[in-house]
Amino acid sequence: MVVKSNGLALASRRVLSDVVTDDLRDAILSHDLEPGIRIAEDGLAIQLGVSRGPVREALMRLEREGLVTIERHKGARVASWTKTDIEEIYSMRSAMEILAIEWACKNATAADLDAMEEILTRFSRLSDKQRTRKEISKFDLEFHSALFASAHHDRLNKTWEVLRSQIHALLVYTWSSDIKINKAYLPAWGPDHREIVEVIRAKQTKRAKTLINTHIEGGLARISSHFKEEPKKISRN
Amino acid sequence: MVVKSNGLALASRRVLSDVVTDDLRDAILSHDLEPGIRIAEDGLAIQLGVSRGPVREALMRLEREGLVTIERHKGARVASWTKTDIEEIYSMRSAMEILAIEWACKNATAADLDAMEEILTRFSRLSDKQRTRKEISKFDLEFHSALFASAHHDRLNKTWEVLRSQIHALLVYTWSSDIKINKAYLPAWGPDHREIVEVIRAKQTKRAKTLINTHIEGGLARISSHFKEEPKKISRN
DNA sequence: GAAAGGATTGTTGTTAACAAACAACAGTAT
DNA sequence: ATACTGTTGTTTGTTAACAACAATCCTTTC
Repeated sequence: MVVKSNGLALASRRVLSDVVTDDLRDAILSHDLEPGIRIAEDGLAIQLGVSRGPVREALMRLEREGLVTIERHKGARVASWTKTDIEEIYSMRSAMEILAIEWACKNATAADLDAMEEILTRFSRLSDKQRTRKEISKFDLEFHSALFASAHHDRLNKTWEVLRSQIHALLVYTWSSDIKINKAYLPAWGPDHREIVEVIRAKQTKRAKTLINTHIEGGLARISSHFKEEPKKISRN
Repeated sequence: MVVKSNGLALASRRVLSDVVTDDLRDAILSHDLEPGIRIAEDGLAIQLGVSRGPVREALMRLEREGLVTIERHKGARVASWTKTDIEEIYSMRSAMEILAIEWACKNATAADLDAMEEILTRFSRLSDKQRTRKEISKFDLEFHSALFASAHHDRLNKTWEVLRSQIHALLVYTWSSDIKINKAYLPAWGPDHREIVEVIRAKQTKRAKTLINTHIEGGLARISSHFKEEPKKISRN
């Protein structure tokens, strides 16, 4: 039987649990499901029109990504974030990015560097109106994913994927309480990242490490400003 | 119905998938299942007397731990190791341990330090005969787990658990080709680790980082000596 | 009125059967 | 002999029903 091609969705042999995972991840990252909310397997399964098997699998994967928490016999919840989580995530990120840029200096190919630059040029073509905080975050995550890819370090990349999801969730979390955009940050975004690419191209490992370190520190500072206090208590129904 | 207690296996509210995961992990780490060998869900399920559900879940978990690889529609295999894997694992380990000791200097409690020392004293009570490479590896992994625990950094600990399994597998892998034990390593084991504890107790973060770094470098050097060449090709039946 | 105990309900853990994908092989045509 | 095609067998992906557990509510007892 031929695969029914609705649009161009299932190009690469996707399987139900993949679809559920992606749908659920999107729902969490888009804040359709709020932190702390309960997710019952059966409910989600019915809602998506599949059985509990793929849903169960999706929940396990998202638990690994840190977007949901699972307790035995008690089920899953959307993860909620505290100041401690931010410190953990960003300390991990810092260590990972330093390792990544170190390996990138050794292993990055011309194509890898091109991919990073391509992201920067795409960003540079955005109008001021388009440079919303949300859009910038998207470019930022994309750039750093390209950086990790250029390291050619499988385990590091897997760890990054987990961190990426969590950082993404954090950014979404802070958008809601953020209206004015950091005026100093936006114009610096392009040049800052271009410098990172150049340093990798020149294989200046030592300088690259300090550069990326201050870069991440800045990101942490920007996010922390939204977490002065413990976040609001989450419903536990 | 009362839980049937065969031996003392399922003491704390364990669930079938947990049992299968642990059994399978043991089988892989003890080399009962060789790297590269195929694992069919149904076969393992029948062998263990459970259904495919828990087996499937166990395989997913062990894939996350890096002990198993899964391909869609093609099933699972026991992971096999190359020189590249070693470089990846040890570079990750180095970054993680540095972060761990940094946090340990900030967060370690007296109980944490006691736990580490307790491991060292237990080691010191071993007779020379008992100090086999296998036994030392066990103590080594245990000590470093205690170190990570003392950091009180959940995400870091989860990452360490993954690394720990892989390092364990590597050590087992190298035992088979190792007969003579590194004479210089054994006597230094106790003092080296005790120094780490002292440095954490004194909260000398900077010194701790360099100390743990050279410590891990040593471990890498010891393992690498067994991986001069690509390992033997693995059967793919 | 409060605590202890037991049924009830909703949810997860597990099972077995069914469907789809892949791999190997046999048979046919060129 | 080689390439193609259809078939068969094995394994994974999915489903739906059943069993076990946890939480809640209600009853009973002091």
